[in-house]
Amino acid sequence: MSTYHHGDLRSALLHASGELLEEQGLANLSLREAARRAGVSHNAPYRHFPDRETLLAALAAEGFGMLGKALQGRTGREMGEAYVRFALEHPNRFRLMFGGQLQLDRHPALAAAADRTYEALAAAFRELPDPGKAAAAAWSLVHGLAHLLLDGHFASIRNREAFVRDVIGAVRYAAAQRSA
Amino acid sequence: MSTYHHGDLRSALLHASGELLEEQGLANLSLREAARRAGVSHNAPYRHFPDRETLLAALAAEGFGMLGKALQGRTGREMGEAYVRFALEHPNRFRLMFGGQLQLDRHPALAAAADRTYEALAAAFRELPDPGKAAAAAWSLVHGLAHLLLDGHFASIRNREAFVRDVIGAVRYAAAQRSA
DNA sequence: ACCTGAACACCGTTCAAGT
DNA sequence: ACCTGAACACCGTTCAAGT
Repeated sequence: MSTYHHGDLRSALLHASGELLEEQGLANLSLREAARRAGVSHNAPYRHFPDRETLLAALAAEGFGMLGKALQGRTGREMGEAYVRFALEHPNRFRLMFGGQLQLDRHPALAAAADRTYEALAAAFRELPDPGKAAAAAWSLVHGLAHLLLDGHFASIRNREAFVRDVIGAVRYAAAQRSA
Repeated sequence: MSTYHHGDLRSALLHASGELLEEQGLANLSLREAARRAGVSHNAPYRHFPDRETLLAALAAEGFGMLGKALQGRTGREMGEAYVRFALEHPNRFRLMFGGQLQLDRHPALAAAADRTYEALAAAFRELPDPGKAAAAAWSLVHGLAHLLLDGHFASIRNREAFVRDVIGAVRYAAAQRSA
């Protein structure tokens, strides 16, 4: 009844666990359920992933690709809004990517995917004074805003879109003043 | 050998699970292990907490109290630095508080504790134009910076303290320009 | 190579019972 | 009220075995 039995079990597992992640959240993503959805026995996944964490890292790397696409072609304020929008549209994926479950130094491919995303963001700040600091600040701003909105702080805000625009718009970047 | 048997099991459990959290991380914090450390059977905790999530919410609320103390008496740049420092000193506590495990609307006491922390932060922005937006931006900035540092992005930074100071110092707050 | 069933050591949670 | 042991339905992971 299926085509998953000669070579594409790996992608079948990624597909099934991606669905589980986005629908049910990380806590309800088990290797055994993913295997069930792919129609194989509960330890067939170990042929393709050494452990659960490595499968999660692959899902997170996918997520950085998705985020990169969402940022593509945008700059400045629009890019920031797209970043926050991605987090709100894929909350469980975003939390997997940035929830501290995965140590970047144990998953080099994941670290590389994250770096590529940051490069796209940093490229938009080349012309400012102290571009490294400004880019880091801009990333921190949209990243923190996304997290706080996801967590339900700012619950009293009526118009989320306008709020995100205004918060991003309230910030200017300057060279750091090295005071004392 | 212990004094935990008449009334203070609740605090004994909080103490044990707080240690487990900070030492081993959320994934290794089980009710059963906390019970073991408190010297009671594996389901004694259910006399004091209806489920694991409620215990986690209590630990997170404790965390907001700790964070509030860390911010106390500071303003502006110093307060931002203290926020980031708290996250770096208590990574697992910080991730529990802001990792999306806990739904604020299901834990009113936790939501209240979080609000108190935000109020302290917002109070520092009363004199700026558009103080609500500036405070939200400032919280987002230090919150995002803390998360990204914890996750190991910015791994190439040599001097973390100076980096945090400079990133926070690179930002100015202005009233939002409603463009278009 | 790829997949299987049985097994192990854990969980959170529930239940019937003891004091 | 507070605590207990037994039980249930899950996990991730390992192992010996089949094709």
